[in-house]
Amino acid sequence: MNISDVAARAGLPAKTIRYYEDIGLIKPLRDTNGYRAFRESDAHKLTFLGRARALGFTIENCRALLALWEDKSRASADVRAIAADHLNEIEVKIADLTAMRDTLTNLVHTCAGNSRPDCPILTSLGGTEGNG
Amino acid sequence: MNISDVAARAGLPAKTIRYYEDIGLIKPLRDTNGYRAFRESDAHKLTFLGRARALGFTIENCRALLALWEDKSRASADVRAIAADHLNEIEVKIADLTAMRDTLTNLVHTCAGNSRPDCPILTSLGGTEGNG
DNA sequence: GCTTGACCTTCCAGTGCCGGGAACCCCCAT
DNA sequence: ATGGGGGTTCCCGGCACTGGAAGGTCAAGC
Repeated sequence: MNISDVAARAGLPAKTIRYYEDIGLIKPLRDTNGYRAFRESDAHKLTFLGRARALGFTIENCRALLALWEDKSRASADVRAIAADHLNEIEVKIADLTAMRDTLTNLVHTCAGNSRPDCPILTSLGGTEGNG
Repeated sequence: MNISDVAARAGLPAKTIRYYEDIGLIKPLRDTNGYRAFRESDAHKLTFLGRARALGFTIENCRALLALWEDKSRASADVRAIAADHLNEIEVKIADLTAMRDTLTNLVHTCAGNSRPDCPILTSLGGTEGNG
């Protein structure tokens, strides 16, 4: 399999796959012409990586998960720990974004959005006093 | 005012303030010794920037908002448009993260998290078949 | 006057995760 | 021979900083 075939199968850009090889996530063989020669196992790994990335795991977490995936004697607790940590981080991000959203929603609703300069958004950003 | 004073007032690291000067968000004066000499107006701008960044606005949006803030003849509609766009992006991010969270929550709950290798998290990432 | 230490300066490199594009090679069809 | 569509490497850019090195400046203490 050439890179574009495996890219289509894994749903990843070829650039990303080259990058993943660069950082050692996959190690495809090489044809005599220098082209990468992907095995089925490489395609499976890339699919795995694509799904893990889509769930927001960092590359380093993906590396760890991939290693556990390949380790038949893994403990599922190790996998779950990584996922649970990541879940926590996501929840923190959601909380941060939700706070931003609430503030912004208020501001956007209180701003007339017309041709006059009075704007509670700028007033809020500008500090307790007016602006300077 | 030296950089550490204004940093304390705006709640931003000195590094960040130098960076903001680099990219033209602020233009502090210079003392004869080469130190940056911040005016009150610089401190106000930095406070503004800190708050806008805390709401997740990109630097370029901050630049635009700052320009509007300084423009006494602005239309509040322009401010609101920027804020509303940003709000949309935040809502998209929240939706993405929420989907990730829901998937992860399910996976984490269905994984026993013990010393045995069976793991629905890996099964889910690994594709329809087992792994290879 | 000299040292100490906190503060300031500039510049360079790195972060995470690729995307864009140059410059070049390889292979197949015409 | 030529054209087009693969592939390859390499380097830069982008977001918004952050860390660190190497060195100038200032106020205080001895």
